[in-house]
Amino acid sequence: MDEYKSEQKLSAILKATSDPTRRSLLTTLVQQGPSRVTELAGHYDMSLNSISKHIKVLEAATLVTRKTIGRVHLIEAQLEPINEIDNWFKNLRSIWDLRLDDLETILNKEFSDD
Amino acid sequence: MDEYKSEQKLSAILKATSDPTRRSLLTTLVQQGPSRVTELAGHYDMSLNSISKHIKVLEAATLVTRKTIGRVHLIEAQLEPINEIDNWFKNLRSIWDLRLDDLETILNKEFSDD
DNA sequence: CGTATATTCACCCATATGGATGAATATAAA
DNA sequence: TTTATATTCATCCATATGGGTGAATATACG
Repeated sequence: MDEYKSEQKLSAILKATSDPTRRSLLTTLVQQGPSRVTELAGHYDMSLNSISKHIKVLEAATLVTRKTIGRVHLIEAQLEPINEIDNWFKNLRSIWDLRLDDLETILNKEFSDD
Repeated sequence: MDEYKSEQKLSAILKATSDPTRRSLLTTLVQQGPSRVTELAGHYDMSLNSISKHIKVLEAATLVTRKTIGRVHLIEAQLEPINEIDNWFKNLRSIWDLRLDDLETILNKEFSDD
């Protein structure tokens, strides 16, 4: 996947998970396993349609998949994409550590006796 | 911190990092260390004001702090809050593993010989 | 003091977002 | 075939968001 697409995907994942209702949906799905849209909506004081939209956002971010069996849509959580967040963070931290190492090197040179 | 506040903070962190410009700002700050607003804005084809606003979003999410020295504002990255994302994900994964364990237990009982 | 610099504040604008409702579609069931 | 159920589609609405511009504020400098 090219850099731009990958950045876009990360944005989608982060944005999708930034909504409390959607995080809650993911948790419920992980707890219960694949669930129907109506069943999921039952947990919330919110219209079925709104939940349906939230599910579509999660789906667009590849955080859930859908298996349609007749008129029932089974929604299933996918955790792998969240690793992309993890990778981004790990990268950020490694850059951080790198800079601190550089600073240390500089300080050591500055104050060394040779 | 109570559960509701903590949820809100996580939402803020995820939303703040969901924007590519803000992720880029964080990366730059981690690479360069504390930087001035104008200096940061110089990296982007975007008005100083817009960058200033992005910084305020990061600040509200506690992802950067600000040290004002005279008319200069030094912005510094803070990586610790990102751990909250990590914790959320770890929790989600543990719930996932728990369910799979339960499933396995059920299957073992179902097909055991006793 | 007057001027230049660094940054935010106050608006404006177009678009996105999260919610709602009612209609449409597709499938199951009687 | 008629009816009920599961879900999405099409709209609508209020608010948030990301961008811009010009004015205001605060500080540094000549």
